[in-house]
Amino acid sequence: MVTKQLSGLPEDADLRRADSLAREIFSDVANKWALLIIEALGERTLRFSELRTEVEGISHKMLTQNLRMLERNGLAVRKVHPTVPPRVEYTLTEPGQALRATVDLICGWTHQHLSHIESARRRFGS
Amino acid sequence: MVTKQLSGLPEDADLRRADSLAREIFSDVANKWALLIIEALGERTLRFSELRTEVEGISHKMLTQNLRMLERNGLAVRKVHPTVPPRVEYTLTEPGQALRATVDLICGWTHQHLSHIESARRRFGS
DNA sequence: CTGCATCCGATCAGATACTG
DNA sequence: CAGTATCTGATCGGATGCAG
Repeated sequence: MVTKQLSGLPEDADLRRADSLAREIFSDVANKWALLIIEALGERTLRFSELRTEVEGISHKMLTQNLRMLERNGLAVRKVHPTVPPRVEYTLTEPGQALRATVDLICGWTHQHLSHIESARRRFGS
Repeated sequence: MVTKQLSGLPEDADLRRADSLAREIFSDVANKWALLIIEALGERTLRFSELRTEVEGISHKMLTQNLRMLERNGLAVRKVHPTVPPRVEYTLTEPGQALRATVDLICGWTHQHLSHIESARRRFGS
């Protein structure tokens, strides 16, 4: 699949590095705000302030922080228009879009199982 | 779709309650440990101690906490065998299985885009 | 408008110890 | 083995103020 190494061990090291990287990405992405931002962006391009209102409940700080993370991982691109006042737009990249598709499924799952979960909670006693 | 109310406003109230419930469930589920536990359980039944080694890096405390949450939301069932030493097994319910399918997709996505993300990080400068 | 820094309280998460 | 409780440090997350 990938370029083979000639010496004996390096490919194992590569696997381990890939695993830890995967875990790191998973941790970055598997959090409430990141997923909600990705869901909000969807197919469109949104400004910082639009995202602020779109992803309701998110604070200025968390929005900035998560957008930086998405940009760093190449899931979203940040485009600055040199106007005054400044205008900054965020768009999902192709990998970002692909991830959004799976987030959509989670949202669908949530609504589909609302009543089951609600009754499970009543049974659980809280 | 669902039972209509006769008076004017209650259905709106229902919608708002459902939305806030959906957000709550989303927050419960959209976190690293919960998703990793769901992924580990997969189709099989696992003991507490097995889960502890299976989802690596998780602490005793976080495992307990997240298992209670999954149980409360009806995503997993907890079966206690009254033996000595005690034996407690966890299994995903049907809704849990459905969610796991989407988590699988996220895992697939992660590995599929590893190299893209790795190079994006280099470009980003860290 | 967007972004960064700071302060501060709340929550998270690990380590440890103790029960059935 | 499984679970609970407690203590402690780390991180999260909101509010505010300031800069480009």
